[in-house]
Amino acid sequence: MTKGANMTRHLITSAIPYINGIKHLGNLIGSQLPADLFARYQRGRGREVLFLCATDEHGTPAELAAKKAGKPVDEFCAEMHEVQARIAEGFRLSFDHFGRSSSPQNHALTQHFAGKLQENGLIREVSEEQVYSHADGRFLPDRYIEGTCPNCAYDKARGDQCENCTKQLDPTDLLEPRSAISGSTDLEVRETKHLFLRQSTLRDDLDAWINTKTDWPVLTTSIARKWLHDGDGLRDRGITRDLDWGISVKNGDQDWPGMEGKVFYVWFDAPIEYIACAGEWAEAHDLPEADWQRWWRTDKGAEDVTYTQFMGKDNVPFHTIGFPATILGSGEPWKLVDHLKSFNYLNYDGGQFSTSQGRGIFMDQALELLAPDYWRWWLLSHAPESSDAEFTWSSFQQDTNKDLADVLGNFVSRVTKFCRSKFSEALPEGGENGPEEIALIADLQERLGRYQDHMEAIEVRKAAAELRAIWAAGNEYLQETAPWTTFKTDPEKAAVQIRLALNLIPFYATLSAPFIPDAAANMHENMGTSPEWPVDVNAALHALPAGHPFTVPEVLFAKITDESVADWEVRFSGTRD
RNA sequence: GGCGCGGUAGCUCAGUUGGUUAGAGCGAUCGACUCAUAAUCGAUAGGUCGGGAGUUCAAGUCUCCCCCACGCCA
Repeated sequence: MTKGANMTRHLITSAIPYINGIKHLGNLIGSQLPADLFARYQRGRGREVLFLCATDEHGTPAELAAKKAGKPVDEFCAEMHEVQARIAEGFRLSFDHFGRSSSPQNHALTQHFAGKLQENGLIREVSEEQVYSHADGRFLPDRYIEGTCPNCAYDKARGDQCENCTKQLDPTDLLEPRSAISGSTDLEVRETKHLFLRQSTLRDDLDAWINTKTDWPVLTTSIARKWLHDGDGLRDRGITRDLDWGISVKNGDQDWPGMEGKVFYVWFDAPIEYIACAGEWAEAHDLPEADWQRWWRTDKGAEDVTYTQFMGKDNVPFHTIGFPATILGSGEPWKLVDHLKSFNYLNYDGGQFSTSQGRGIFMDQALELLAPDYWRWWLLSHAPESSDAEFTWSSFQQDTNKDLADVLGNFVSRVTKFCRSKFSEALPEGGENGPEEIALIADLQERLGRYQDHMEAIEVRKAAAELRAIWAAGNEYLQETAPWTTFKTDPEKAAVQIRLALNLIPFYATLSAPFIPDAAANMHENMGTSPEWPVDVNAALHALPAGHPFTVPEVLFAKITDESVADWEVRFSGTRD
């Protein structure tokens, strides 16, 4: 690993998944998986990377999920964090640290930011009326109050809207209101105070900042501009809630008079976890504070850091407006995002994946069916970059069988087995490159350049297509030169051909590792090689000399059978739990 | 209802600042090969680029109107 002083360091974060359950494949391809692809690629190029992710643990849904599970919320979150961490490992997500938004670091940092914002005059107090439930011992958000609609008499209308007649409601409009949590009718309206972040005064700063991002996708900037300019423009945002579970409202390390018993809103503290997570990473590795600050503070060494965020499109406003407002408002030199890669949604067989409805394939289930490389390859090569994409079982089967088993896996198989049967389990000797070899090398040099360009630009689908073409080039070369024929008349020429083909295996392994890390590791192991990013393709394809031993690998990718697919289609046609 | 993103070969999608015969992968058809996971390689496929009008020497690529799908919002 080189760490050249002139080289960019890459800070990479994936949107942090919420704690209340296991995520589905749509969530995976929307942030964590492409972030991992980019992190692995940059590491592969020898660049210094800090790749962070965490669980987002605060808020009402976590409390309710814990209650449903019959566990204290902190215990529930700790368990779910472990579950998500194990699944992330299962998909080979190579986080340098998988943190928790409930960490002490995030508590301290969130309170620090709130204090700075207050100091800079960007916080105001607002009095609101909210419904308090005696039985639940808590304030109820609008969605957690049910009652009879005064408009249509529907008896399950929610505090914000009646689903039956669509009329907008205030909780106080409901007849016979009750708690959606306990059903209790022992409710009262109380006045409560909350802190608002005065984002409106930061609008011009945010607008100017967004305008510098000319290389961002339209999807991203249009969402940000909408929030900045639509209607009355950017609105101030409540950053506190009347809950127990969360980060206590404090002004730095001082108490905040009037805010006792309140916590910060989950959307305020969650993005700050991106920073806090670096602190958790440092602590986990016994590193001093300076080691994580050099990633995040431009006054402490982060000038050469490129920061890239990955997220689904629903998260764009919070990353282009909410979080930057916190950072800009603090007046401190924290790193702002440089590249923001957002994804559309992946649909499942004509509908949406849905966590709440249990529709689609969830990450734990996917790993029970197949090794992670299958999912990684299909999801990444179909990443919903320009518009929503669709998962169907037949496409999944067809594409993975063709690309992984037939094009790549079979290439490795045919080359190693041919060499073993005609020569030995070592690279054969003799001969020199002819025009076909020179042409292949030149072609691959060009393709390598294109592949790198797409990876640098995080054009995931295009990178996958180029990688596939690089695999196919090996098959084209074999078909054209036909070593099985040349062997009969000119064994030395066949030796040249098969030596080159065998050298392609580690070359492919290194380039493919960001997409299919397990298969890449297998390929290297069988060839007795280790990953080294190719610069000069000619040199890379002569790295293994004649006489270098190898092992014929087991089938790299077994095909997905029609029977399996038929079985899975049925099994996943309904909903989970 | 308002706003946003889309509507390109059977399927999944590419198509920079408008410019020669609109591209790729898969599927399909035909052919080649036999080293290999019945794998591979090559060739072929005539899609009015959602519909209409306009700007222009020239529009899938700009403007306006309409239709359809999806999403967000009040």
